[in-house]
Amino acid sequence: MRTLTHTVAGSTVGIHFPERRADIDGFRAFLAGGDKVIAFDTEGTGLDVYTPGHRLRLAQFGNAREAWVLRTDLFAEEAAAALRQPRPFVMHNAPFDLLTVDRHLGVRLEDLGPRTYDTRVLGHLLDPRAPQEGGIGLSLKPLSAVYVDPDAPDTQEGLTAEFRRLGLTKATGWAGIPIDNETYVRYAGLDVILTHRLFSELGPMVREIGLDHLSKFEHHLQVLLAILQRRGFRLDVPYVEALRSDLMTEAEAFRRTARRYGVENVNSTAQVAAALEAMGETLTERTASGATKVDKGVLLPLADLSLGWERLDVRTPNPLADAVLRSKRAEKWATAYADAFLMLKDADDRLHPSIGALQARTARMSISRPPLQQLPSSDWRVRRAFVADPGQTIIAADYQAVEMRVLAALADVPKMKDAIAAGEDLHGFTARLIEGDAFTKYHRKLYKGVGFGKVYGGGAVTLARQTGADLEAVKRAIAAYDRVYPEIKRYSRRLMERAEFGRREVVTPSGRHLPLDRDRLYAATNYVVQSTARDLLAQAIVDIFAAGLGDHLLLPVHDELIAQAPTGDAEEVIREIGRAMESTFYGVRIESDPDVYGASWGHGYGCQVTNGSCVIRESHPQKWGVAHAN
DNA sequence: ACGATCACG
DNA sequence: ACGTACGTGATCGTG
Repeated sequence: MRTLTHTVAGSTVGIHFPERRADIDGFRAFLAGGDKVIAFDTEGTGLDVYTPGHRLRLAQFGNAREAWVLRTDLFAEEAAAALRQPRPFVMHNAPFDLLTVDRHLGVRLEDLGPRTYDTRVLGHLLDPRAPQEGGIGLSLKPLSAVYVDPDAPDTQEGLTAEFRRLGLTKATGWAGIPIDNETYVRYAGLDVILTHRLFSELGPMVREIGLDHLSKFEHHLQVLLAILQRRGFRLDVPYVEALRSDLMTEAEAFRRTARRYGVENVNSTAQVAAALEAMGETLTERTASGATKVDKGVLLPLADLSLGWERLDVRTPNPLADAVLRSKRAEKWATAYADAFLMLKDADDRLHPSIGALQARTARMSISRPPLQQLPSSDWRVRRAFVADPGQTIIAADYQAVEMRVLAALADVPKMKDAIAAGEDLHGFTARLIEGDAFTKYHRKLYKGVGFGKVYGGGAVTLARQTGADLEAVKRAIAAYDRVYPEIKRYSRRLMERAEFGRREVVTPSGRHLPLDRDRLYAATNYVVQSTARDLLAQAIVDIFAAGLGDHLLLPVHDELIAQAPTGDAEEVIREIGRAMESTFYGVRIESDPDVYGASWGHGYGCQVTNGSCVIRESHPQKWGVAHAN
């Protein structure tokens, strides 16, 4: 057996690396040593646990003073047996390791998950900010540097350097580094020692600020979301391959057009700006750093297209602007979506995106590899790639105007609460309240925009720019809005004052503390509203599992849940899921809309059924009717 | 590494 | 006194 030593916070720690059977006695003695909680971590060949060829290489156990780094090619059963002991473990970013051992060691998520603590969750509850936002961040290294040892090694960075020294890269290093490389073993061991020490610090801090209850909730929730990640979502591979090929062809055709106007690379904003100006267009908008702006907002009007890509018929379309827009969109969809889907699929053609249960500063969830919360919604072609399991149908339920309802509840806005209770369309109600019975669609859109402005903390100028409405009209609308709903402004001011004179944070109804930036106190309202809406969906997920409906769930998307059910039961199941999502929050009904989509996710976005499936080469309309036209 | 861009709620 | 659009993930070009 090899043993390495290291210094952590002034004391010497040992890292044991068993090489033969007999060395395992020491590991067993360690397990029997009376530690209440043992830290655990894994090292594998990459981040994507479900892609073919992924392997687990190391399984590490440790306490504050020693680590045991087990090679899983030799000691997989020993590691699995240790994890199956009915005792608590602590991990940093537990869902990743839980899914890894579920897949590779046969230690079930349902068994280990409920007795696992996660130092990342504790770190988020104490301060959710990323380093760029003035926080510590949620990685093991910075948290350890603050709470354990300022000189704690950056094991990730150290390993990257070792990869380079060996002629490996970040992409090849995790699989290619020799399993007994000293730096690799040392850092693998240090990670569990740091995690254990971090837990000893953060656990009591979370308890002291009264967040044990929230911590328990988040630990439970993230295991449920890990179950969704393990389940994955079935991919229609032949469809994606055809889609990819079509998009690539489309992108190439428009790139050729752009080249005729002197643009070699449509992704170069400098080239596009220069070529457009050479064609006689005047470009006035600038980016934050002073470059000429040529984003979608600038190019669409030049191509005589609305924000929804419909012909405006107000000018002669600029063919270069049109070609740049179309080639970039086709290329983005081909690479960011179709390619990524094919890269990340498992051997059974399923995708297992990483679901961050507690991610954003507001605790919003995120989905990555691939980013399934960000698929195009104005066109069904990308979502069509995801299909229900055989015999099942895709279903979904989304909250109706959840952020406005949360705002009405928290700010206690009587007129809004009455309108919600009466089942009124909220934006139409506001339009009638201000403009009288003669209000028009334009008014509804205007006041809907003002409502969003309230939720986001935006002002008249931004709102006018976003909606394209006249600035003076927007100013008048905001003033009228404040007259009929004075409680919203009062609520926002109160939050800002409290943040200015007390702690610079807002506290949500769930007890979550959200730090505010010194010069952006106005974001307080948005943080509480966004975070509370997230907590409502999180509670719904917990309730759906408790009601025995968890097997149906596929994905959370901010204010909706995507699921599947046997085709004959689809309507009934989504009604039940929808009911489980509903609640009364501060006297305000939080309601959901259940919907049966069809064979694919795209069927909820206007995919036309032809012989039982959507056909990508068919032309499709720009608008999908009322269901998603808001 | 960072800015610009674009996809979503 | 006034006004401030919120939160993500991913790719690409540039230096």
